[in-house]
Amino acid sequence: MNFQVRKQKIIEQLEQDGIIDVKEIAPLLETSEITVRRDLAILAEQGLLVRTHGGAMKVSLSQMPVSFAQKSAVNAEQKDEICRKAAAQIQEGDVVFLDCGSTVFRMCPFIRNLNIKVVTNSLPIINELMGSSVSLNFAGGEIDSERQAAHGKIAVEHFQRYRADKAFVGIDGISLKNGLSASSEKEAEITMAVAQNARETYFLCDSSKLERDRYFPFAGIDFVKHLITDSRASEGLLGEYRSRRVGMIV
Amino acid sequence: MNFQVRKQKIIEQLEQDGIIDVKEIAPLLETSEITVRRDLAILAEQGLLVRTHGGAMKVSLSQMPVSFAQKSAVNAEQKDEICRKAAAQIQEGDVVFLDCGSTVFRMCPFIRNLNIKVVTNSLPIINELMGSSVSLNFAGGEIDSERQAAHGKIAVEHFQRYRADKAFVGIDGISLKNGLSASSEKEAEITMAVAQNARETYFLCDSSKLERDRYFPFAGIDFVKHLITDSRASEGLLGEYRSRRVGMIV
DNA sequence: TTATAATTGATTATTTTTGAACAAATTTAA
DNA sequence: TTAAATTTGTTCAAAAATAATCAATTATAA
Repeated sequence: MNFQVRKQKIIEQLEQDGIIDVKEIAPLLETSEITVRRDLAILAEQGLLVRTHGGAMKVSLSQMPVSFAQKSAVNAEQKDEICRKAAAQIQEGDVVFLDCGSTVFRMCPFIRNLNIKVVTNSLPIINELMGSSVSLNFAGGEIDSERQAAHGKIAVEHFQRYRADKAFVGIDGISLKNGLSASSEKEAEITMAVAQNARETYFLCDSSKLERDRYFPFAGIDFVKHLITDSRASEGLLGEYRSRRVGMIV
Repeated sequence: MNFQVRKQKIIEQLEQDGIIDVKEIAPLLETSEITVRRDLAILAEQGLLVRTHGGAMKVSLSQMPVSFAQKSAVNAEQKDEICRKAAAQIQEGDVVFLDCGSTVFRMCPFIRNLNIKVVTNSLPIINELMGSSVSLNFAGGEIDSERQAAHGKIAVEHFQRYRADKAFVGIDGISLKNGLSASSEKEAEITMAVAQNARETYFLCDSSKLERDRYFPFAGIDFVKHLITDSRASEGLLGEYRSRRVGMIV
């Protein structure tokens, strides 16, 4: 039995049971355990399954409960650097919009002792700032359980009812050519509502996302007045952005 | 059974019951208690649960301020009895308003597998039902950190935008003479908004609160069409309520 | 055919996971 | 409050799984 056939059978079994065991499947494939392991390593590399100690499991099962906390831990150091700078822009008494991105979420520890008013559509932010000195206002509407945030018409209208001194928005992609882009229309919708009803909008974006486009472009680069990024961004790039009148805070 | 599978089962159980016990779950996972503890430690590290002495609990439960958790535990048995009956009134496909009381909160386990739409101003309810089969809609507005809920004009207007099949409202006090009464105006305001925009409103009230008045009366007894209470309520009292055309569900 | 490359299996060393024992800490009961 | 019981952290050893290395087999191409 060659690799292709074994691959077939492994995937098949995985679809059926969700998990497989090296010891169990080796005789079924008429091969040794070490070969099975090698097969699994290859399939894991291709993203077709997730290795476990002693076997493998379906991708969907392994990723099921990815907590917000974990997502927010990706590139944690850069994000903290950005968030410290973002928080420094806020003054006591400000009314602040915060969007629902994982970067913005990390601003919480830096602002929880300020006497400000926060309007947000992010449940993790509300939970995090509950009981702090920040006065909270949640933008209601349909809840997206994946992003743990409200979205849609109602949420947009909620932001439009208020005027904020400052808004802080995480962005998925930005480039000189195509401006701002998002991974979903819903995100873009909220971003625009937030930005248009704040006196100053600060876009947060770690350096890895500079000059990267997402599938849904929704605003030109001229729309961006303040961009906060981390110190890993190249000097040349920063200069180019500045020449387009983007205020860079690095 | 390897770690990945155990992790699955632990999270599953946690979603279902809210808490788990090391002693109870160890045999279910076909492993020793020490291994379960190690698993829990890892999952706690990842923020997927919160460790307790002897087991673990859902993050959402632990984040509740003491006041709410304690309140929700007072008269727990009666409240569960009431909530089971309340949940039995709900049908698949219903749009349901839930208010922010600690009694109503306890309905969550009984409805999390229903295909319904829930509109609420309670953060604990949102956190509890997140990821369930219930479609969620949060009534936004100013957040009251003590009650962990939105209140005020915006929240009221939010409820007014929708029409629900059923509303479930906890009440602090009710009496034949003075009707419904609340401990605060804000609560009464939300209660009225919810009740007036639902086809049927069910008032939840454990028997200890019958014939007890609070400082702010806000609606006559005629306003109450359905009252759900526990079996400790005296027969005579129930009869009196029924004679005032209050539909009693005991 | 012969040389080369790819695949497989066996062996051994290393890593990971698990369970047991016991002291320390925490909770519960008196 | 103190004493008893429970739970936990820590250390160590056993077991299981894996990676690494090398030899054997099979397939491929000149």
